[in-house]
Amino acid sequence: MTEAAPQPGPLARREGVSLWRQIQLALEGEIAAGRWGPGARLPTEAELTARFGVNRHTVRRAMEELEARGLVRVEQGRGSFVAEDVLDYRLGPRTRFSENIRRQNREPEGRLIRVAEMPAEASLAEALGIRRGRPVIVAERLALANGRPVVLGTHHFPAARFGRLPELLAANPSITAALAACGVPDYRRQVTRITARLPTPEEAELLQQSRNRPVLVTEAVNTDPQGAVVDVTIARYAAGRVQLVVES
Amino acid sequence: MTEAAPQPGPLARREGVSLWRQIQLALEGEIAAGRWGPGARLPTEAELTARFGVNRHTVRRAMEELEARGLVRVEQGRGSFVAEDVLDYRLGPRTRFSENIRRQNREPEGRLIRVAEMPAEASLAEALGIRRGRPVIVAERLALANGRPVVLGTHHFPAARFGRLPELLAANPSITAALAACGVPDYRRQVTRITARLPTPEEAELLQQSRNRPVLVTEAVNTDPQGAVVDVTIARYAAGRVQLVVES
DNA sequence: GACGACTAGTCGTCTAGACAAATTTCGGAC
DNA sequence: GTCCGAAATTTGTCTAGACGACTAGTCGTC
Repeated sequence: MTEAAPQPGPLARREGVSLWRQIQLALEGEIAAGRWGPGARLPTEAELTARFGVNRHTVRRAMEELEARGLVRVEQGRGSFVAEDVLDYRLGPRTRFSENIRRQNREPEGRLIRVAEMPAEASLAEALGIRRGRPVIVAERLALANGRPVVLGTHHFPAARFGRLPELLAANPSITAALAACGVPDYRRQVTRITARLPTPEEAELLQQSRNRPVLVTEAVNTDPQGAVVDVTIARYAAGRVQLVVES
Repeated sequence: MTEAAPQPGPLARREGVSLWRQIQLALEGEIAAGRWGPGARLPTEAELTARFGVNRHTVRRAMEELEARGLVRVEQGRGSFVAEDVLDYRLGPRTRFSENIRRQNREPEGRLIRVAEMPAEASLAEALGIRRGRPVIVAERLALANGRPVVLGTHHFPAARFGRLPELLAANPSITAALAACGVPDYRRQVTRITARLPTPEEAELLQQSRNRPVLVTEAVNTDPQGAVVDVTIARYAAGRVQLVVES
């Protein structure tokens, strides 16, 4: 790493632009210019500290920003790396994870995180069209593309109709397959609500993503061909790795 | 503010959970519990520092997290405040800002930030169906509901067909009205791409939102009834104030 | 009463230093 | 050669202190 640092020279102090932002912009530009390719390792904090002539905390503030923007990935004990490319994820009435991923020439994979049965609280019961307090099966599932976590979904099924789901999912973590085995060969997505926020620590952990990087949160309702509600799903996408696509 | 701080007592040190996260969780819980109503002012950093018995920087780290999650709003020189409620914004083939806002019983408003004409770069030209380098009208528009900024849109129109747009928009910042005056009485949205990231300083400024809070970014293409591309729009929504709704 | 300067309160940035936690490296034992 | 453990490297958290920037009020002058 004896490569000379690109010029624009020293930072402007007392000019109305904070030092950490100048550092952020400098690195952002160099990444955009391709100085380091996707996945490549960036200089360590110590090196950047020396290069810019500031305190380590100031460099860290800039890195936090870059990480939150999805441009770099920071790993404790390893270093910082330029982020990789993003995946298109189509949202539509017939959204299916595996198809979606395969269409982009990647290998889909599903991991069941946990399954539980619990009473439905008010708003969930209403969405599912059951009485409040009736049992609901809650399944948490992590979906990956080429081994990289993409989305964490929490599915809620009425237990009365889908009591066999836990065992089915344990054997094969495909929602579509499990529903088919329960007599629902097809289902359609009705509404999707989308928002963005920062992940909880557990979400960040499962999605292998920084806590400072947003997740796209979608809430959807699926119904069977007869119009009965099959499940309510809340999914959290690693915003840096996915782009949702809605076709009208 | 002589009100006693709620119990759970002192923070657990050296227990594997960082102090700032414990503080964040404590405040998050109290906000959820309704200790302070929406819009209410939170204790100052100095007060929180005293209450939790930590350094001010540690309290600040917790506040950053809460702000990024959209739970509080921090204003320099004034204090921190509990965030207010969110708006539903429907995305569909006939998405129109004003209708969308009025449906929620709020008052829509549009402000033209700037209009310019510039040559189309490659990917934009392709999306618009024109040659690279041909002139494009770029209009930046801030849309508000009840006086609060909701979305910042950057619209790109082929100048050959919509040369009158700048003057029209200057007189009335409604896109729909301006297009109607140019002979496009109706238009439909084709695809929408959705991602999330942190805002640039300018976006944060215009949306009156913190830099630590994500924006939902949508990219859409609108066509006229004959199928010709009318415009390409990139919109940035204040994620804490809006929820996108997709109906399938 | 209107305006402006001043001041206190509050958040924003930067520096400095220490230690913890996670990862990688490397040498020695076998 | 392989495995284990210590050491080095690198990022994460916390404390401490200083000063800048912005806000809102106070008080004096005109």
